[in-house]
Amino acid sequence: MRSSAIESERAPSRRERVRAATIEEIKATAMRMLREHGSDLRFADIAREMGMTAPALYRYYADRNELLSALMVDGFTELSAQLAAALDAPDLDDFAGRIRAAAVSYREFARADPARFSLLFGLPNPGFGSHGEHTSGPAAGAAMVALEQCLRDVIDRRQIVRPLVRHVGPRWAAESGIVQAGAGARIPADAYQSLLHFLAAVHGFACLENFDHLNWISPGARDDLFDAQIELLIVAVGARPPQSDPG
Amino acid sequence: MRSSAIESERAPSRRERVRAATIEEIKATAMRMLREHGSDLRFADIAREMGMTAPALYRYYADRNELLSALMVDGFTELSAQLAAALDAPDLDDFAGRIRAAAVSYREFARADPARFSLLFGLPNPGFGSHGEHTSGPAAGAAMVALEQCLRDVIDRRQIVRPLVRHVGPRWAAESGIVQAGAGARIPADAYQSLLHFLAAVHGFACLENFDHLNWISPGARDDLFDAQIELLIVAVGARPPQSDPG
DNA sequence: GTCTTTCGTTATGATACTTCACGTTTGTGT
DNA sequence: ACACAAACGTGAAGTATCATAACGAAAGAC
Repeated sequence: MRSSAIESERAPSRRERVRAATIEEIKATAMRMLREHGSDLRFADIAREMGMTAPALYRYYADRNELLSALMVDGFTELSAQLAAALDAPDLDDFAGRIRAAAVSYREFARADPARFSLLFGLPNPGFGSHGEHTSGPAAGAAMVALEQCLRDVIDRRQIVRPLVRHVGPRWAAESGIVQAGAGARIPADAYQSLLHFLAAVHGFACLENFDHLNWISPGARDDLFDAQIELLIVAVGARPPQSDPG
Repeated sequence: MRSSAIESERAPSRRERVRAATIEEIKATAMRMLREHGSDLRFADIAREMGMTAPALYRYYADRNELLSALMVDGFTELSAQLAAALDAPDLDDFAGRIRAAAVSYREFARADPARFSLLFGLPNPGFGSHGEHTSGPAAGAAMVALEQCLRDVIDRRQIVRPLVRHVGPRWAAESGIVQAGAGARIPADAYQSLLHFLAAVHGFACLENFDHLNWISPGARDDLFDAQIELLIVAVGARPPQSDPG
């Protein structure tokens, strides 16, 4: 029973190891090609780069889209890990600092690898309908889990987390509990809502910047703009009272 | 001289008219195909739909990307027009109302035609570098012009427009005037900045929703969430003081 | 030491973009 | 009205890529 029925934790045989390594190499090569040649990923290119021929790749991925899916899963995983790391600040009481770190981390994730960000949040690819479980689950799910974790920490520490605007609609109020049930979190509907505002705002900025819709603003000014937006979001989320900004 | 050197405003000859009509039909058909068959736009499909063959389209567009560019230009134009219309509210003194209308309009633009929104703000297409004048200029430019118009109206009317957070970085402060010079607007740097926060937040929500990253939230709850975000942005932009939301 | 599975290659088919050469239609000038 | 020129559309052809199929080679299992 220890080794047959459940295959989750068997000793990785040699074949499995080399296959896994090949898969990793394929993904790494594919990501590199994406970075270099834009979103038109050619199977032949990947294969040639690896010293193989194109049909060989079909032993590992049934489809071009399947490879892209795998890359997306990896990307979302890394994004959520990076977010979680940013939120897991040395000083857990510094809610504002953690929020700031998360925002910066999200933006940096996009800037460090625009191709990957485009892969995750742009139009996936021809023949890759924007609907389906590929895009959504890992994305919002992982990010939300990390953010929820942060907020729950704050609540546990009895820090005041009172969102600036507590306009909670009835349908959201009803859904908030349901949505959270999966993650095991229990957060006031208004606070949870403000986290999504945070996510939307940061994501929006990252998208605009990544997809080159802010190129009319110099990089330095963009940085300032983003900093200011973070400050606004810190206030909006309730990590700092509005008066703290003198006027 | 009347008909040779400058061709901008000649009487549209018959040929030109029928050609323009054909171009319009091509674009309309292409958009329909985009809506129906996702982002994999086939030239042959468009042609067959129009009772032609594929090579004929090359008389009108040198390239598949050129057609997509044209569709993008149209889309951005329509988006900016829609935004401007929303901001041009019956009651010009109702700044909060105009902001709300703009936000709703932006989201509705996305929801009314997800394919078009994806075309504009997703990765355009393979071989369509995310840099270049295609994406940026019309997009941010047009949206910003409309929003600036709104803010300038408000300022002219001596309405208080004091953004909630006035954390203005030096580089943004320096650039704000430069950027605005083109549009002929003259708006305080912090107010202008808050407009971009508004744009980023609304755009972020629209993107998340359009690209299916919020499908774990029911449509009704999403509406509530968006409403709440609008209220937050109204406060952030300074169209309403924070206290107005009781707590 | 054979036997099976996995892996990679060459060859092949299918599809779509794009160009080319040619005939046809349409508008123009005389 | 008639010849001419430009624009337009079609079928054939070239190229590139995805994807499959059939075959041979290598590696591990018993």
